[in-house]
Amino acid sequence: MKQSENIVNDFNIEQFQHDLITWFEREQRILPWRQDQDPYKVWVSEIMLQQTRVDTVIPYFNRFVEHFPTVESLAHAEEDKVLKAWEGLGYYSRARNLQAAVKEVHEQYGGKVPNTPEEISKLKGVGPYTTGAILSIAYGVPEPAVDGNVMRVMSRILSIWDDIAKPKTRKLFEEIIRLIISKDNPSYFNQGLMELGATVCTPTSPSCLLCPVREHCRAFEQGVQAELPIKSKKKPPKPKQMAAVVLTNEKGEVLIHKRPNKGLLANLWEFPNVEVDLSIGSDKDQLKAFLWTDYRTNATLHQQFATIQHVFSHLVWNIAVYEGSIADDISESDTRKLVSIDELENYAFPVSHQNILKEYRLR
DNA sequence: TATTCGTGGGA
DNA sequence: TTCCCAAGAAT
Repeated sequence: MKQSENIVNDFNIEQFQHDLITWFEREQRILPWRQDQDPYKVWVSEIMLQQTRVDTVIPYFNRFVEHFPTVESLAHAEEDKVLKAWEGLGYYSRARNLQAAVKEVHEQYGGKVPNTPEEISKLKGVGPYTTGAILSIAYGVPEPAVDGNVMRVMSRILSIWDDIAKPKTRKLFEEIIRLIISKDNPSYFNQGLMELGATVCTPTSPSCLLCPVREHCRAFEQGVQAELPIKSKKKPPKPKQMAAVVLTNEKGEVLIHKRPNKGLLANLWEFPNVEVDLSIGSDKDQLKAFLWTDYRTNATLHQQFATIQHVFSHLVWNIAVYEGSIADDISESDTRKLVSIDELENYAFPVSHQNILKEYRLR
């Protein structure tokens, strides 16, 4: 017998489905993406919600669907506009992958979001979770949508002690959900599990006394709900020393640079900056050398006016920020522009460089 | 499989 | 303050 079948053996599936779904019908939060089942809007919401809290997503979602209400409108939008709408939300590849996938849907599927696992999961940025979420919520197809909530909730309910940080564990939960998902209402079943994880079966101090499926919960029965799920820790981010400059010409325009189209903060704009090694020399000298090699400009660097720390998931930037001026001309290009201070708001910056601009205005 | 991809909020 | 995280996917 498979592990998943063994785990679900003796579990009252039908009663659990009923208790979960009726609770969700009764208690679900009113959220912008729950106003209808438009597959495009379900899709957008699911991409935004990846690794991101509901309260953070709400204003972004509302603005995004206002700017880009349909598959066609997003397919035809300029990427810079899409990134600007995503500015501050993080994981910016989500935005570019979403637009690439929407173009695919526009061109290959006549603008209609496909409704099979095979077709949906081929779209850029759409993995196993999002495939199941779109299929179940928008089309009522009984596919598992296993996210962090589902793994936490089900590890408690079924007393599963596998490490949910391991990729293999997600597959176990997918097998389990396939065995217990409601065929009548897969949308509310999947959403109910996630809603339960977000509002009741929380990571710390779950509200078991308010739980609609408490009588199904093996962890509660054994009093071990606080010990589940098992989740191994991630390694701490590594620090990087950076130097950046707000560089102005005689007209008061500021030099900005577009990041490469791959990797960290891809295709976002930034102030000229470079990683420095303080054991070699001063950050100011290394910044000046960088401006010469990369921009062929002989800049004059003035005083450092800020130090900015920015924490990512896997690294920490410590940025020394200088004020500078250029006397000679710099040729502009697609990735290099001289912009007046007021025009900067039209470009998408990572939060770290938004903070550089804030400090510059306050200096 | 483990690492790379952001950000802001909460314990 | 420090840590962990929150509706994951790509590589």
